[in-house]
Amino acid sequence: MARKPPTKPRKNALQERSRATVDALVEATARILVREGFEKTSTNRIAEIAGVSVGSLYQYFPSKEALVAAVINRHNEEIMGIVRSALIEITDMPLDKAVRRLVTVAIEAHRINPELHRVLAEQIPRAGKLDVEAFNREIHTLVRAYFDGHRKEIRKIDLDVATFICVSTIEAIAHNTVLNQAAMLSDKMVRTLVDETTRMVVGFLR
Amino acid sequence: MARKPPTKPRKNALQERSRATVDALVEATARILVREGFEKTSTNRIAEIAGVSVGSLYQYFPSKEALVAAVINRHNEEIMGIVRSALIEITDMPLDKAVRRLVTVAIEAHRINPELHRVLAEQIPRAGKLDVEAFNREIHTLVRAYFDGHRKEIRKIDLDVATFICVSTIEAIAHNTVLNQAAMLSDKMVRTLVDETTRMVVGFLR
DNA sequence: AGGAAAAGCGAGTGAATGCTCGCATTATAG
DNA sequence: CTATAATGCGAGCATTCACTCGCTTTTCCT
Repeated sequence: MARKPPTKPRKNALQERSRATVDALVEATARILVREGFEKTSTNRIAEIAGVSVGSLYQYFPSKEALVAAVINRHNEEIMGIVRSALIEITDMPLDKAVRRLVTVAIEAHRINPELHRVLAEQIPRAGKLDVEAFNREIHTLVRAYFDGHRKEIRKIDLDVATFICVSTIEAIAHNTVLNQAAMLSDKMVRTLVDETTRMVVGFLR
Repeated sequence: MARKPPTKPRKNALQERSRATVDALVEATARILVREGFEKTSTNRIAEIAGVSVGSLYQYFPSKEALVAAVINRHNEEIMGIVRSALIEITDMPLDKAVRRLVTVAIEAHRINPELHRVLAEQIPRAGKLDVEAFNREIHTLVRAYFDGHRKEIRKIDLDVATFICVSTIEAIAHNTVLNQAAMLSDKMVRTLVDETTRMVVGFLR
């Protein structure tokens, strides 16, 4: 029964220290992406920084893209964790409180790892694109569900259009605030931006 | 007087057909960026598509980045042309009409060459970044100037904050509308989005 | 016409990089 | 203890690609 020659098709199966290897590789990739940019991120360098060999790298990741995709997913999961729990939190809150919370959370999420976020947002070469779409759709669905549950507080308007506009707006303001205005980010400024953005969105919805 | 050996330090001096060569190179770069993505955009391929030799390419552009930067600038200039004239147009218009025009123009601008816009927005590796910042600042300044001239129609609010929020919002909605919703872009939908976005921004300002 | 400069050419070079493959080391099972 | 699998290694291969250089062709000027 020599059915399975020692063929390890590469990539799956993690049992012990190999978990650490995989983690080290993903972490190293993130670090290099931030510190050197996507262009300088080579597999040899990733392996070097992770303290493993290129060979080991290719045992768990079939390509450089797979590695970058892993970093993107990890980052997106962090963000989605925050966003999901926020949306649970606000389920029964009135519109103005809820929107304020969403705006705050959006900024917090962007502040998790701004440098990484910037690189991922600006230099994605191809991979992970589908996953990002999926996350966007999930956010849209969750926000829409909240709106739907609070119809009475909202004027007559197509909920998909309203969701699209609100999500785009909040995301953009959070993004630009954290990434383009890093300097002028006093707490007072942030509070002003949250106040004003909330005002705009709430005013729009009702 | 052998002062000037046939040294042509590369890059400047365009007099006749060379202009056509330069144009062909920029155009070819844009085409390849759109059709193959940044990763596959090599100088040899650019020269091939442009119908010139690599040598000629390097007579006018000192590096691949210079070529990409030229494409970015050309595209940005197209957009800024539209935006600038819109801002002149609206100078004396009332707030609601003016905002509506701005929203419409933003979408129009994104529709000039959506594919190229996407590649430039998503895959910029480094170059052109400074120029993009400059354009953003110019837009901010122009919009702020309009707001300043129409203070009476606007509630008491820091004009920089208001401008930041409005510009971010309009840009994001236009961007997402054209790039992520390309499918569902009936004229009716666009009109709805323009209406609602205008309503939100105007409601916010006064 | 004739000479010089501008424009154009494209095979070739050198460096970077993604990835493989045969082997060494470590862990697990019987 | 020994066999077997899992994990790890890293020199090197193959390829790609930005860019150079010596040369030819075209244009301009007198």
